[in-house]
Amino acid sequence: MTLDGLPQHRGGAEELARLLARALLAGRWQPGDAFPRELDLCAHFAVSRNQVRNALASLTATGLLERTAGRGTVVRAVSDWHLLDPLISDWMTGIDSLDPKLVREIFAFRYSAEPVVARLAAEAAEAADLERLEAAFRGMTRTATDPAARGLHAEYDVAFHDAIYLASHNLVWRQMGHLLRPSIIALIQSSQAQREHEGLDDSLTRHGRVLEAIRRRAPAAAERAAREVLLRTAIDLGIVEEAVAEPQH
Amino acid sequence: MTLDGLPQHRGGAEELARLLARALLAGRWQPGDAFPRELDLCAHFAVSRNQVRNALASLTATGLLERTAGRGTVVRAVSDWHLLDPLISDWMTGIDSLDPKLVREIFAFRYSAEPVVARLAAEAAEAADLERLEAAFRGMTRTATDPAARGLHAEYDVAFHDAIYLASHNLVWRQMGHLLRPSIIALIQSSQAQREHEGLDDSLTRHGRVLEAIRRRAPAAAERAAREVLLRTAIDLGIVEEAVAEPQH
DNA sequence: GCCTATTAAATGTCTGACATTTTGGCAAGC
DNA sequence: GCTTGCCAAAATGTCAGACATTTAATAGGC
Repeated sequence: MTLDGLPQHRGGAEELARLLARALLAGRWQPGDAFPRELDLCAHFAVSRNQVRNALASLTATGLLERTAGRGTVVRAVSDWHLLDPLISDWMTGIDSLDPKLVREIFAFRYSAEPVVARLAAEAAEAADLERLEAAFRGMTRTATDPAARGLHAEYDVAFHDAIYLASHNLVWRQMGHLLRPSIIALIQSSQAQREHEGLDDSLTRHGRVLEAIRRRAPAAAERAAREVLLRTAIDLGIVEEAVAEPQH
Repeated sequence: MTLDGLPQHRGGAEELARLLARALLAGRWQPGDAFPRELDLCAHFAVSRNQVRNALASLTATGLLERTAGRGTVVRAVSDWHLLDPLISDWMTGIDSLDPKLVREIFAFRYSAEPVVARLAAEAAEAADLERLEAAFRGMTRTATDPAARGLHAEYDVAFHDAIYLASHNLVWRQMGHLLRPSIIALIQSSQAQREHEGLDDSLTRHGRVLEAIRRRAPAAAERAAREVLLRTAIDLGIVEEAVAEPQH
């Protein structure tokens, strides 16, 4: 696999890393494939070997590549990627051709985790957390009807869910807010046309119920409401069956 | 804060990174403190500037340090550490003076997450997963009574819980097995003397119930059993109150 | 007193040479 | 024919030194 067709870049090892990472995430190389050698990358992008090595170091640290002296650089399997690394999340956002299997895996995780986080949030939320949640919800409401503000609406959506993780007041859960952005963006892009009419209103009221439950400090209700928010998408992705009627957990 | 008292090292940027990271994780510097300059590190450890820069790059990538040209290197707040990065978990294992607050946070996460993971495992486990679980459980049983094999017992304990995450068959959950090792080791070290007599037998039967529930493909039972395994420690750490009698979730 | 150059100090970058590891081929020897 | 050993090629890893860039403090001019 060659380097043809990759976009230009304007300097900086970070941008080079981002560029290569997005090509990897988009599936341009298969696991086990050999990755181009350092000197070829230097030549192709007209950068110093330092830049290339720094960029490759990032890709190695996130589990995308494996390098061994003498042999070369090979692409690692998806199961080895550090999906929880903020760098990976950053690189993933906005990739149009993200592997649907990957989106499904990440959403399956969210569907299992976020209800629990909402429960914790209802137990631990303080004034500042409620303020964040309400601000994000107001933003979602304001941008719900305007089809031109879809990108902004997605940002508020991300902010809302991130606020839930923040409100859990747990160091580990808080870091998973990073995982949300690519997931939410991808889902919105893929399901934007499906139910343009009924979807948004419905989604908004469900989000509102989560906020309400957290404000009331009602853990069980928050857990249920959070599951309701994700349920529709979970059904669409085949993560749960349609018939599930809240099986008393 | 100087570098006095840090152990020697035998070469390799990885080991230097590990050394510095463990000093950071042990609280040798406070958040906001200035970290030694590159050239000082070179002089102190008698290594090239390349080695130092590579080591510092790792610490920066994991959120332990923040570097800016011209100003220098400063230590970041604990809330900025990438606790989910495998490197961090690796560095954390075996630190004697790990911040108790950090242990508590990580265990609180486990207490909220692991029951859900056990549920998923009961739904998705296959033959290989059961084999892993049973092998780890056999190892725990075999090393339970021998006080000399405490280290080995801890390894089997880690393997058992990791097997649960693996059995969930979710890419994201699977990566959190890394988080277990330091958590389990630290807990065993701190609670080894507390209930030497009654603890091990009890813990063993509870682990057995998780295994049994997953084998029976009983999600609700698996979730309950996993919570039971962690409950005793959760009470000790003050994460839940003693009175909790399985409040129907 | 405030603004502006200058300087010092730190991290960032480039370059070329060299070291190390891995792989494969080739040839001698049993 | 098969193994063994050695050498060469190719890749990543390391080093050393000079230079660039950014930041903050400082001295000077008005």
